[in-house]
Amino acid sequence: MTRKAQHEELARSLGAIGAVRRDMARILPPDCPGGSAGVLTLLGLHGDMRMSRPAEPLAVDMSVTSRHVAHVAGRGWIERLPDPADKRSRIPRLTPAGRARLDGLSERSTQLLADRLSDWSDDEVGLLVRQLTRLRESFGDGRPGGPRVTPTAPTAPVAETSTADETATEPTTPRTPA
Amino acid sequence: MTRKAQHEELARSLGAIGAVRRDMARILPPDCPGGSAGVLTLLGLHGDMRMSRPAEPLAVDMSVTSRHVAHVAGRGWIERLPDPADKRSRIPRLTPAGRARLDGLSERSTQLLADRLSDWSDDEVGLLVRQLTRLRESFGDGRPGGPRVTPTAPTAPVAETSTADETATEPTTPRTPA
DNA sequence: TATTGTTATACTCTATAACTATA
DNA sequence: TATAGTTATAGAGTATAACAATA
Repeated sequence: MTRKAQHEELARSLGAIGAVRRDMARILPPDCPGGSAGVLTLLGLHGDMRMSRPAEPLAVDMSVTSRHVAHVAGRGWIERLPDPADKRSRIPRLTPAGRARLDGLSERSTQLLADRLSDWSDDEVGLLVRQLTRLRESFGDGRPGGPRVTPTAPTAPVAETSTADETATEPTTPRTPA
Repeated sequence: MTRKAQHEELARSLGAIGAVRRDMARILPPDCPGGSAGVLTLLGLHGDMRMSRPAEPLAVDMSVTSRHVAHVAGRGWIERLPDPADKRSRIPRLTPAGRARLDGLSERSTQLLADRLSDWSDDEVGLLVRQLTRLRESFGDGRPGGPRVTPTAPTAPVAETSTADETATEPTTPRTPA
């Protein structure tokens, strides 16, 4: 019961975070919307990677990544190198212009956060980052076509057997994506 | 320096949370998308309120709320009562059907969270909720046209107009629904 | 036959602006 | 004149499906 109420509260909190994300998105330059910025960020972080890779941490379909990559490529911020190991693949790489763009974006978002979180301590920010990271990991396999309900969950079907008021009577009404 | 790196990390973490939000949105029934669910949730939480109210915590323009409210009203999940104090206002109120719908939605999201966060303790979930709530509050006045209450930072030169002409890299956009 | 990437299509969300009916 | 709400329009994000080239 308390557990369920907590989850309801969490769901609402997550919804409210949308406002934060929109606020972050608002400071982006018109020619570099969120999706493009995401691609640049990932390439800047992890270096060259094939198209399907950035789709992973973002948990989006590859077709989405493809569009974003095409957009930034059109701006000259990345180039798509051929993959010597697989001719079907193209490997996006940040260009100097792309790096400069990324630095600019980073500067913007950093300033916004510095302003909004001016009364947060370093430890508090660090804690939040860890929490968010863990949350993201807990949803790890949430990709579109990904396996739904823990097929062979390595993490204990054991449960606690104590206050299990899960009311687990039904297995999540299927969405029937047709 | 470390502070800035932390903010960069936080920005990325927030971006990654998008995956969680999408996962949550995916379990919604086709006739009740995220916006509609948000309206129902707020009305269920705070009771009757005028149109401009739900737009506040969501930090969206009233026109957005208006659309969502119209949608749920069309489904019979709310009714719009006249405001005796102000004839311009209409006050949305949850109907029994809307309450039932809301309960169903809550059940879904709760189950999803119970599944994904099965290895989180109550305290950990509670901490996350508090962190998210505080984060949301720190961005409090982030509404579209809202004034930046920032007493700090005359920084922000912004601008930086792009030199990229809008080459028609993005083809067809014949979306004319009227 | 399976996979990588691309493209077309459709749907949701959001902001801006114009419009009405009140205040 | 200013405000509450509505509606039309435009721009961004994403998923699905069909398709091309390669494995």
